[in-house]
Amino acid sequence: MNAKESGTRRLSPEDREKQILEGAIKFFAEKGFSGQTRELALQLGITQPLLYRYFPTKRSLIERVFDEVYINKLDPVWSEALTDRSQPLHKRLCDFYCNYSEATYRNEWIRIYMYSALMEEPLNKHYIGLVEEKILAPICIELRHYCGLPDIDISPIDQIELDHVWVMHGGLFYHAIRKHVYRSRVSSNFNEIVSRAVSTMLEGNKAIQH
Amino acid sequence: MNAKESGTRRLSPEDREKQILEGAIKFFAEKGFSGQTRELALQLGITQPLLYRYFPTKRSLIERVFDEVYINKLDPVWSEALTDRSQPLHKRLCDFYCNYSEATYRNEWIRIYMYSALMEEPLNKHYIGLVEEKILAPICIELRHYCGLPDIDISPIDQIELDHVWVMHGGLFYHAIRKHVYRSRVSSNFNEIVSRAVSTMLEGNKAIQH
DNA sequence: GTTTTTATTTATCATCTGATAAACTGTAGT
DNA sequence: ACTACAGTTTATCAGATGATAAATAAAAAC
Repeated sequence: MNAKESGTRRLSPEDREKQILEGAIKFFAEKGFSGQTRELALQLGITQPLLYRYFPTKRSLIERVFDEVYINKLDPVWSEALTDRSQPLHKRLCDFYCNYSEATYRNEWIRIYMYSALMEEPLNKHYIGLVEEKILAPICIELRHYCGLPDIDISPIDQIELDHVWVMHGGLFYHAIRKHVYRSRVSSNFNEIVSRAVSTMLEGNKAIQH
Repeated sequence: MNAKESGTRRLSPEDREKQILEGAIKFFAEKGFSGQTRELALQLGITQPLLYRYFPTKRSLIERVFDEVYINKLDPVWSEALTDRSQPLHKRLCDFYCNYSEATYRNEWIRIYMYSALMEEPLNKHYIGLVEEKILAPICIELRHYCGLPDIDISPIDQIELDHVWVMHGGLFYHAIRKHVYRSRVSSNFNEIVSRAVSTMLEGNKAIQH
């Protein structure tokens, strides 16, 4: 297929680069990073060597895909809102997971994330560190406060506590894995799932008081 | 490397096939199914064409890997035990997840599972169907009973209910993903994680009564 | 309208990769 | 010890795959 037939004309370098990058995100999300440049080019309606005018190597294109998909997806405002005790914790958590899922529980994001994790891309470890620091540790602290447990400066957050909140966090993330990786039928009303999970977690923790 | 140097001798066909299969499980779990036959052979200390004496194609080897890893991992005894109301539900769930995680939350299992899911292997959809039918639906029923909610024959299990128990199930599974896919540091005491997650889930659900 | 520039394509290379065929070598049977 | 069988290796093929160079054609500059 050439440009004339497919309707794609000569584009400005900026537009073409953007088009390739967006196509590459979709393509690699589907096929993984062992997907072939010729197939990607075909999907874009361009020829394979044209990719190399905009990206010197396949690897460099992949790096740009990582940048594009993962940059600035964690809004610092959300983690601030998590610790705003003027709001009930249930509402804070629900709001957070609605915002967070909106930004990250997307087909391309989830799939590229799993592929990159399996490939041991540094991207993954970096992101996990951020999640623990900016999201899960704050949730641990708020949860202690909610349950009337000792404050953070009396005993620090330990691994078991972190892993405990990881179960809820991971459980919600897993909903996105089921949808975008397994492609199972899942209930479309994610807010309801979040609300139930958060309520259960909060009331459960209050009830059992580890 | 030849057989004499590496210490591998002539093996009986059964032993060689077994060795290749086990090596392939480890290899593909690490590299994914786009890993190359030459590299697999090198890792096994044999030459690449020898693989083709035991498996006609790479694909056929992959299919055998699936069979080997996923066959009979869901013991029907576990799901029976889940519904044995002579035991408290907390104990039943904890016992189940200890058995289940022992069998499936293993490095090769988890990684091959994620790779195959991303590749849309039928294996995955089949397995998910089994999990919902044999594990999650029974848990939904037991949970209703535990919370004093209407029985299954008054109103059937709906998608929201299923997705709610998927959050706990997925959260525990996600622990294994963190360990074997992300390769994060996780607390080694998985039983404690399970016990807390189950307690929280049960007490939380009893408290909120959807 | 002609020239210049540059986005895009065609043609091609070198290497990789799944797969096959023939040669080799260890073992068992006689 | 010789022979036959079978497990293993060496050599090799055909197609795939990342990447490059030269040719083409559309737009811009004059």
